[in-house]
Parts: sequence; structure tokens; C-alpha cells
Amino acid sequence: MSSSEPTPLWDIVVPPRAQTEPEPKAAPAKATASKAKRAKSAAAERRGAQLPAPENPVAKIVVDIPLTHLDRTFDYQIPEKLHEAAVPGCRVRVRFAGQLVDGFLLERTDTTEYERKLAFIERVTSSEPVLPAPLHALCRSVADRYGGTLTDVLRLAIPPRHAKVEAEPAALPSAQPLRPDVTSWSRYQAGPAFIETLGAGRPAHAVWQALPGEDWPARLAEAAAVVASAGRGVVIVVPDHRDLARMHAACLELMGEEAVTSLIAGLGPAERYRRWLAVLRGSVRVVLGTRAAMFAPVADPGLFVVWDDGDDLHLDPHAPYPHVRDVLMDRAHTAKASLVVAGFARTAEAQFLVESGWAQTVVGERAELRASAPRVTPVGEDFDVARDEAAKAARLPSVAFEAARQALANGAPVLVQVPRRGYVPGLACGNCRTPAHCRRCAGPLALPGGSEDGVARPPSCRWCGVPDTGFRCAACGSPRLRAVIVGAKRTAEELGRAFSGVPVRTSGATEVLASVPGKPALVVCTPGAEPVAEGGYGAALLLDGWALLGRPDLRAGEETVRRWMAAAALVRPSTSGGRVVVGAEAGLSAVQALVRWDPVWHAGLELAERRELGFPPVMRMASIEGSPAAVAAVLDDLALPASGEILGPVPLGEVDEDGRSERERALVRVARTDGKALAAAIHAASARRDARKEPEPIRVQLDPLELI
DNA sequence: ATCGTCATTTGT
DNA sequence: CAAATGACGATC
Repeated sequence: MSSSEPTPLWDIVVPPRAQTEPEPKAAPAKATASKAKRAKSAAAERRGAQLPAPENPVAKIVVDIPLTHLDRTFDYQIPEKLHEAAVPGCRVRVRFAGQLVDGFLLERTDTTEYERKLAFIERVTSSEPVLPAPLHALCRSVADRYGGTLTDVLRLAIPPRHAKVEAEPAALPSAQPLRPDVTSWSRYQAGPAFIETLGAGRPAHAVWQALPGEDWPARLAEAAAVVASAGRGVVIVVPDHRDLARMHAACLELMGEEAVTSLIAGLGPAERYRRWLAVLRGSVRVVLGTRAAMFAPVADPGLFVVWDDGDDLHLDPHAPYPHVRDVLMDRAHTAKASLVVAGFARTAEAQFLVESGWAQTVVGERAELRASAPRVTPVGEDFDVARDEAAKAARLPSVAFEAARQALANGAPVLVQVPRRGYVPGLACGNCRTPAHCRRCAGPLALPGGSEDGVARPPSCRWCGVPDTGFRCAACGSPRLRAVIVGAKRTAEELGRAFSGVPVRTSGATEVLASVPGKPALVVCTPGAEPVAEGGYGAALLLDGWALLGRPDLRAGEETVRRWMAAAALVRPSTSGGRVVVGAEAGLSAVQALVRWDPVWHAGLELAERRELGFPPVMRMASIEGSPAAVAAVLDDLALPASGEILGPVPLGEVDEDGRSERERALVRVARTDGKALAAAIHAASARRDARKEPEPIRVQLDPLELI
């Protein structure tokens, strides 16, 4: 613009605007606006400006921008044209800092705190109220609990829109299912009382340990049907696809097709949105799913269930990393609904709910336990190797060999659980058992691939790939190597030789079997991939337990018991000859928990240990991960409550000769009562980082699963 | 991304 | 001393 121009743009625009909008607060004029104002607005419209809606023209909008310092609502005006379409909870497009962004309309009012002229909403993407008030409150609460942003949680809670699906007519609400006759819960202490409380519509908080061999999907379906028959909604979250299939089948049997839906990743955008909308619109009462279903907006929820809460699949890997158990607890609390935290084993977190008095224990009656548990035999380091030639080659303990032989002779399948898939992943010195490391980069040595071709290949480094032909142990000088973990494939080969003529089936990452027939077979699988056996397994061999327990992880003990019990629960009771052989020392508490089938006792031990060490759930923690400089800056900026304490930082990943690494991790610990303050401090520090546009990424996680 | 605000530099 | 430029921070 040239300086000869008589009046600069800002000179003519500003005063008229001040006249049209004398009071900024009056900008969103009420329907009772004066005629004079109307006339002026009409003039404004002729110039291309817009009129505000006649009623509640102020919209509280949450914009889809993942910056922590913008984690709040912004006020916009609703133009008259969008008065009908702009309903609370709908998706909108707004101009925010110059660019068009997506957002959600939370509510409409007629006042604003904002001192200046409000911008108009650009358009209403759809009037479908995908973010109703209860869902917003939940997402806000989850964001606050984890020190994250609402936007991040909304991304987890609301699936992407599919316009075509949205246009389809909504199904009518399903008929109320009949209340089932529930007798099977009487096998449990407090079981009948729990069902009665559910039926009466009072909130029951239960920590349930299923008896070995229990048809847990059937029990949970019964609980769901009791609640659904009273007209209230149910959300059941399970770890994976296979559990979901069983759960769905059990629910269909009791409640019929229209009342139940499954929400699961991998459905495709259309079907995913279709089912989610059916839940939102109240067409289904019972929602089953994997972790994303924890946010399912079911109408009038009466019951929330998490099955196998120790499975790490229940932790969402996206920021702010919410855990299914936490989210469902929150929902049960605000909705005055019931909560069931269930599994064969019990986590320290579940034990904490019981010990704090918030939840009631529901466990099997003693007599029922005796009648349903298999006989468990531990086998330590100094075991008798089976005399059978092939079994000797596989280094199979004679107890295990006998148990398997007996089960197969009885016409039953045998489950063999190995801790990791793959073919001999790790190597150690055959003499002193020091892990074998690459001489060049200190990476772990492993044998490459299978050896079906019979060609023996030298071990090589898993990091740099260099083969090592002349291995010598760094500690004792021995040239001998042994497998640290025998993978499923190798185990299957060896067992097949030991029991020639018996079919060997494997269930693992590549092919997961849902069930196997009740016929003699060896079923080799990795934890979590155990197929259900028709009539139960005759025996289970839990091999390489020392590898599971030896993991450098605070949760190793708990995780081992969980995996063992999940497998052992599929075995026939001892009264029908069911046997479990576990490859670990009898003196270990994890082994004792399995032998006595006492998950509650073990959870008590675990919780006591956490209390002693000052770890979650007794204390609240946050992990901060990033470059050393970024971590140090965050720690420095973090306004910790009085109970706050910083552990570390410690290097992560590869470490150079000075003990430094590219990435570091620090833990911050506070008293449990300061959990909210910790989350708020993290949110505030994160907001300052975002406002400063710090380029270094950091990862902050509250109550992370991996602690050491 | 884009706008306004405020401090600093530049042009008489 | 006013106008032009630039850094910065908020973003309705």
C-alpha cells in the first residue's frame, strides 16, 4: 500500500466496528435485541457479514489442536444459518489463528468472558452429537488424570466420521433381555451377593478371581444380562480378539443379536463408525471390545468390566497412555455403576482396590477350588531327565515327560507353554551362563533362523549382524554356548521327536489357534496364545519359567503368575487327572502361588513389595523420557508437590564409554494423595514447553508399566 | 498459519 | 520524533 493513500485501512475499519459492537460483551446479542441493532446487523449482512443466531449464539468449542497450552475451550459465535445445526456435541469447522480446524461444540450459552469480537463458526460438519456431555466429562477427567490434553483423549474415544454410515437410519433400541437364572456364581464367596447387588441396581465394586477351568465369558455374560435386563448399559473390555470372540458368543446366547455389539480395532472405518454410532444412539445395551471400547458411550451404564487387567494390552500406547482399569473405575464412580476387575490371577493394583476398601473380593469357595484346580508340580534346576532317548535329547524332565505321556494316553491334548516365540533367541555361556555378547558392539548373540536344512550357521549379533565363529565367554573363557530361551518352534521339534506319532500344533504370533479338539496332541504356544481345549487339557508343561521370572522388571513375578495361571486354568482338575509341571524352583513365591492356586496371597505379597519400594499403585509415578537436555529442563521446570521426589535420570538404550546415551529416563514419585497435583504439574510444564515451541520431543507417562 | 503488540531500528 | 521493521506470543 502506498503512503499516498488517503486513509490507511486500519483508520476506517476500526471506528465503525467499535460502533457496531460498542460493548464486546454485548456482541452475542440475545433474541431480545433492539430494532436498531437489528437494522445495523442487517446492514452488516448486506456487506457480507453474518448475523448471530437468535438464541444462545455463543458456542464453547474445543479445537482439534494437540498443543497443551491450548487445552481449553474457545468461544465462537453461531451464525443464524447454523442455529438449527449447531447442537451440543456436534463436530464443527472453525477458523482458529488463521487456519480452518476441526472442533467439537460442547455447549451453547448467551454470554462470553472473551473481551473481543468473537469469530463465527465456519460450518457444522455434522449435527450428530458425537461428544455428549458425559463423554466430554469422561475425556476431560482422563486427560486430567494423566496430565494430558483433551484432544489426545478425544482421538482415542471418538472414531473418525464416516458420512455415508452416519446417514443410515438408526436402529431401534433393542428389546430388554430377560433376566437370566444365575446360579453359577454361588461357587464363589460373595458371588450371590454380588449378583443380587447388580440386579438391584446398586453399585458393586468387585475384584473377581475366576476358578481354574471357569467358563469366564459365560459368567461375565450372566452379570451383563442381569444389568441389561434392568434396562442399563454394560461395557466389557478384554485384552484381545480371541477373548472378544468368546465373550461375544457367550453374550449372544443370553441376550440375542440386537442387544450386543463388539468394538474392535481392524474393523475398517465404516463398520467401526457404524457400531460406535449404534452404541451412541442407544441401539445396543451391551458393548464388548478391546481397549478402545473403554470409552464406549453406552446409554445409562450400570456395569463396567475389565477381564485380565494385568495384560499390558489394557494400556493404550497413545498419549496420554490411559489404562482400561483406571478409565473404567472413573466411569463406574461417576455413573454410580458397578465395576468388575477380573482375571484368573490378581494384580497388585486390584489388590490395592480391595485393601483400600473400595472393592470387594469375589473368589472361589475352598471346596470349589479343590475340585477344579489341577495338580501342580514344580521342577527346579536339578531335575531328573527322562530316560526316554528322545526326551533326553530335549532335556525334558521325567516328571514332565510322564505327565504328558499319561495325558496323551488318556486321550487328552497337552499344552506346552514357552515364554517367547522364535528360534533360540538368546545365547549364553554353556559353562557359567553369562549372556553371550558380540565382541564388536556388545549386542546380544543369537542363532540365525531355523535349521531345517540341517546346515549349522554360526551365531551372530542381533544388533550389528556380524557372525561370531570363535566364541569365547568373556567371563570364564569357555567356548561352549547354550540357548537362553528355547523358542516355541524348537520346543515343538524336540517334543515331536519325544512323542513320535502325536500331532504337534503351535499357536503363536503367526497363527493363533482359538481352540483344539479333545484328542491327543501337543499344543506348543507362547503366553497369551493358548487355545482352549475341548474338555480341558490333560496336562500343561510350563517350560523356561526361570526365563520369565528372570526378567529385570518389577512386575516379573506378577506377570509370571498371570501367564502360568492363564495356561493352567485350561487344564482339567486334578480329580480328572489334570497335571501341570512348572519349570521353576518350588521355593519361589510365584511357584507357590500356582501350586496352592492362591492369586490373592501372591497379589498381597506383590502389593507389600510395592509399598516397601514406594512404587505404584501405593505411590504415584511419572516417567519422563527424552534427550538428556530435554529431560533435565522438564525436571527443572516441574512444580512438584511437597512429597515429590526425582529418581534418576538413567540412560536408555545404547550407552557410550562415558555412560551417556542419546535418551534418558527419569522417574518422578509423589504420595498417592498428590497424584492430582503431579498430573497438574506435568500438564503445566508441558503447556510451557508447547508455548515455547520446544523442538525436542519428550514422552511423559503417568504410572508407567515398566518401572525398572 | 496469521494477527496484534511491543520493542527496536531506520529515516527524516 | 514518526514511521518502518522485526520478534514474540496468542490464537475466541
